[in-house]
Amino acid sequence: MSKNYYITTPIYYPSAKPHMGHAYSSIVSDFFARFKRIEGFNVYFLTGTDEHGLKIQRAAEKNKKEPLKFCDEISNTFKDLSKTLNLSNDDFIRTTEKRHHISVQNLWNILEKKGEIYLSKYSGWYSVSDEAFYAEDEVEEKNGVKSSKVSGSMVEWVEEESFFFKLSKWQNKLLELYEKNDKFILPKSRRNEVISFVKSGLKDLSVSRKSFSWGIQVPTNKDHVIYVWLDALTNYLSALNYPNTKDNLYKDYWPCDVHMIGKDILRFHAVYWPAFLLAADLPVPKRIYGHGWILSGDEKMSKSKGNILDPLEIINEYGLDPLRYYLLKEVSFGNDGNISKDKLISCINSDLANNFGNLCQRVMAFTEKNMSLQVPKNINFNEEDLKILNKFSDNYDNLIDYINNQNINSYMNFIVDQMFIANKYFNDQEPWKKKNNLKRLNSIIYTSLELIRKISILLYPVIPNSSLKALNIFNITEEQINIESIKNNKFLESGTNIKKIDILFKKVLSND
RNA sequence: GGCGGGGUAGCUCAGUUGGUUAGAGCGCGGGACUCAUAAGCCCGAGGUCAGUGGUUCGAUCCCACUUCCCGCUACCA
Repeated sequence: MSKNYYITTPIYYPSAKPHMGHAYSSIVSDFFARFKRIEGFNVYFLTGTDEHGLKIQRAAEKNKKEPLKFCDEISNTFKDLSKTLNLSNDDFIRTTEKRHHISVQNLWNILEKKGEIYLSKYSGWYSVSDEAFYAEDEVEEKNGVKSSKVSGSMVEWVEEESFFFKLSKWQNKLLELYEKNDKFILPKSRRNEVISFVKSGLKDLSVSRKSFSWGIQVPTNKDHVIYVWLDALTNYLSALNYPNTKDNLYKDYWPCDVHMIGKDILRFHAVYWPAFLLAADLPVPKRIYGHGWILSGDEKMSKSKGNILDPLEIINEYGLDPLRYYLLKEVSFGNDGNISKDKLISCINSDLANNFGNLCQRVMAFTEKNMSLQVPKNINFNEEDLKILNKFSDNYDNLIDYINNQNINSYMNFIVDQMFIANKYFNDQEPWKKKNNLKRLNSIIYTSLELIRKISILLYPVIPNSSLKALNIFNITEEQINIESIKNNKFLESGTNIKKIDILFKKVLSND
């Protein structure tokens, strides 16, 4: 089995500033990347920006800037976001980069040579104001004027020369792919949607545009710009130095283990993308995961409702790790989730401050006062100690399994359970009453320290900064973190000095 | 309209391949303790598991119907 793992976020479209949805996709992906790293995998974690298209071109004109310069600036806000979110991405790709253009044009050439792309005409009812084509049944006629049923805006019959990809040809092969690998698309409900969509019949896909110029040229016809998705999806290959299939990055990491995406772009990833790849005779990714949206209260965030929660503002006010923790733990992964300041505060206070933070604090304060900040010697675990410590080794395989199935919630539940158990253990053992029974006292403290270590390691993918702070007690550095070490009940070396710890999470006093 | 997912404690969600008292966290009420961020621990209140009917010795879980919510139903991404 290969010990390589490739995970990607969507590449973000920088026509507006980053929002919670971007942050969510990124944080979730980072969580998996970090876990697989401490599991010992060589991980390649990719994110980036999609800078193609009319919207960008227009926005640049409006700002009186060269498109590329405009993109530079706006792409940087996403690079900044990656840093703000503490993403551990190995690369950040931009579709305006030369390596990407080479990659896309190469893929195009292959598809064209194989006869998968042909020149024809695209025609339909087009609304200039909506910038969209409508099907016959989406259009109605009033007083001799055709207009869109949806928007009511006027439509006109437009015919435009366009290249087409033979998507219809791949319908059965795609269904076969979904059938053969029932986890190719997750969660399952999304998989059903895709299958029913494909079963309903695929038409060939228009994969070039003539109406604007900001994009990658069709290599064989300079009047055409390559369709955004054929362009954007290929980023996953460009970053691995495709078309150089002999490159180590490509050899090690393709096919991709998981494309982490939002449910809104599932079709492009689960239908078009594998079809392009099959047609080009390239391996398809192993999994597409379409996660839900983050809502504000029960509503979609929108300017008109004034319920937008800006990730940067949240991070400024409450810190990054609390946000990461909240999104990973409180959202039922795969479904839509919601966030509000009240819920975030409640989560910070109960889970992070009162439960885990206070656990660290009480154990460390006790160790400082009674063991002069040393890992106790002469350990003799009793049944109670072992029962609790062994939970980690007993559940090790389950934890790995959770991650491999993107079951974030079970992973988080396990951690939270251990926090409760550790606090209860410390309570029940009453070390403050055992000062005349040093042998027992030593074992209690040692066990408690081990619990903190194990929990902190599990928390590393979730809240890396806070986890590292906690592990710093034991002088464990980021490079030394290893998930397998949670199986070890005697990892800590007796007699070694441990460090004091600052308050990990401050409680938030709610005043509204 | 068609296809799919869902309606489980005040809130957010688990769960049940059908089987004795249906779970967790938060919130709420009470209690004992004091190492700790007045945290933690214990006890408790609170659910006709959307409704109706059916299959079954037995259904929250299977089937049918009803009702409500959500998603998909291609070229804006």
